[in-house]
Amino acid sequence: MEKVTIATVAQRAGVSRQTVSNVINTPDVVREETRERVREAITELGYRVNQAARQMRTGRSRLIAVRIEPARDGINGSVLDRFLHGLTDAAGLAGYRVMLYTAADDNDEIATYDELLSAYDLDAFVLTSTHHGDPRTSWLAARSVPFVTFGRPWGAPDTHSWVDIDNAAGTADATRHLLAAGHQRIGFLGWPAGSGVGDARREGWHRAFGPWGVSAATTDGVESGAVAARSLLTNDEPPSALVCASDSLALGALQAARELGCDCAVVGFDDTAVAQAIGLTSVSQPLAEAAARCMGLLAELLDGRAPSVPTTVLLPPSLVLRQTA
Amino acid sequence: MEKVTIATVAQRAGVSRQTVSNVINTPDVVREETRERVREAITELGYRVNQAARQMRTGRSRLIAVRIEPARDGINGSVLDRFLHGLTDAAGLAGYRVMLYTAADDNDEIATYDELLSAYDLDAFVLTSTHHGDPRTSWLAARSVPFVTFGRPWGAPDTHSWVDIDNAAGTADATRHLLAAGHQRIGFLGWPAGSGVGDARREGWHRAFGPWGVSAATTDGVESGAVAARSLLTNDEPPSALVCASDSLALGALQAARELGCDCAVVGFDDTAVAQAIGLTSVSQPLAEAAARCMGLLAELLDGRAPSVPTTVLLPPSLVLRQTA
DNA sequence: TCCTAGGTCTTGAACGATCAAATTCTGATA
DNA sequence: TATCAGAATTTGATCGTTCAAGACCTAGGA
Repeated sequence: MEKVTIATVAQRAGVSRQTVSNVINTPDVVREETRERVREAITELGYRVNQAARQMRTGRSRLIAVRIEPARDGINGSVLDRFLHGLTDAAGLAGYRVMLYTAADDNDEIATYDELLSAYDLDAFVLTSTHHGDPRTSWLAARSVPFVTFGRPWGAPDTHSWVDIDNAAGTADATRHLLAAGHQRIGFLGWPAGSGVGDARREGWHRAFGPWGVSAATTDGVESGAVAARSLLTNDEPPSALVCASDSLALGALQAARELGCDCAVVGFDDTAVAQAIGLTSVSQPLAEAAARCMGLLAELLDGRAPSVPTTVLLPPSLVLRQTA
Repeated sequence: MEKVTIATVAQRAGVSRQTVSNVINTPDVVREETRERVREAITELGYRVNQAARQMRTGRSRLIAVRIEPARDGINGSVLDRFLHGLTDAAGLAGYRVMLYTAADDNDEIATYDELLSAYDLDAFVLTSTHHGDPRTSWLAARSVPFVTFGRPWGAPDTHSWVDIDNAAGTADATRHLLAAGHQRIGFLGWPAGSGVGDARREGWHRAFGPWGVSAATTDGVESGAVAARSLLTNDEPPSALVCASDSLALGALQAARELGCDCAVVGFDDTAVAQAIGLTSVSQPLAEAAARCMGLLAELLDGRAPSVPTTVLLPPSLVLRQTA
């Protein structure tokens, strides 16, 4: 199999290189008859644009990068996994490819941006795990590198486009579901104040249930969840249901309830494998859609047809009902 | 910030383009003094090789591709996730980058190979989820595209290099641990015969325990695991311990044992998040090492210093002890 | 008939690196 | 001192594409 270049196609179709290029990139400037002839030649020869050559001329690689993190806490690991799958799919449909990288911390990540941009001419980045005082967004913005974050810019103005899950709506839904099921005292088991995601999840419960509920805050994890739940459940007026900020905490709560022999409904968050395995009712994030929206926003930015004001997308999660609530 | 090319560096160091190129690619042909001068210029200017330009000349992209699958069964999803992280790390250290793609089935994946090879000049592929009669390996081999599989070529001769986990050794270890703990009747809960991985896991148990044990085969999943375990545990001579082919099955077995009120030790496989969460003893795959070895084999292939005979690597898993055994 | 405008197509140069061949430098030998 | 081999360095061409500019054709108006 010989190498098929744009020149091969041009010869076959009896036109010049540039005409073939025009058929591919700006078809409307080529006469219909010629266009068809070139298209036939392309399929007959199985021609495909050589990205490296195109990139050298245009400076664009049709490559976007995203960081892959180790499954930190174990339970919540697969969330990113599902997002990645969705992003790869969406990127493929839009004619882009996804490149992975790892980084130890924010500064390491910024160094990687620098390297990826100058060595590979990356077109854009998708950032995950945004947090307060995130240095990554300002670095990218200062160099006007296109990017989108999955996760809103906590504590900063909306100077870039982002996609996020409406965490508060998720816990509010869960709480309303429990209220409708007749629960009178619904508690919340969450993380210490300060993390944007955690605060939002608490806020949703608070909004739906009002200022009366009991709540506890602890670091994430099954063990600490069990400890915190135990103290809530041995109160004078123990809750009959618990909304939790994660499936890990929820699992801990379930263990505490079983130990104490009390019947307490439990709802988790993230709809992880653990929830599916043990029948835990949980709030599920629409990760595939989030990924698709991220890609959509990036495509807008890269095509230069993005509105001057950043777009923000907030997706509602859904409650997956199982045995525990 | 001006664009820094090899010509910029050459000018700064007072040498020609080619000498700079030699410092980068074949340093030993450059006189030490010159080499140092060029290296200084490179760091001062922050020069980085433009991959697209290099690729156009050499035909090599320093990019390897791997397929990302949706977390199929939920529980086992994170296995690939951890492998991917390890691969990205290892690739980065070796000067390569990882590109992702998705595919609906083997033929779709082969079409993607074709596209990635001609459009992006991919250097190599890492295949996961190998199976009997896998058409992907022969397609790649026929075009002499470098690749390594994570998973041995089930039922086919070793015509390419591969890395795999010694599944049999894992279940054998688990079984020996149970024997040492005093268990006399150790059962096995696995999948129907025919899948290479499943058969190997059964074989390891069989090897360590001999031909006397009871076993059951069922499709993967918590529910089916519970059903199968229930029938084993209500036997005339119920096992006092169960070695399982997956954490899903193990979780099912635990549920069955709890229901029946019998005390049965359980060992799972894959050390997934679920195992960590519920304290399930499980066989853990050394995924980061597997990924690193895959990358090592690929690097050999790509540098042309691979032995003429394919290399095969079989890594022993390790038993993670928790409460259930 | 001539000129012009617009549509269509072609030509030469350029992107930034490496290859292959030519050239210059160096030091040892006769 | 002249010669020469080998090391060190430079020069010109090239990879496959797109940009910018020019050439050609056709139709319509003066």
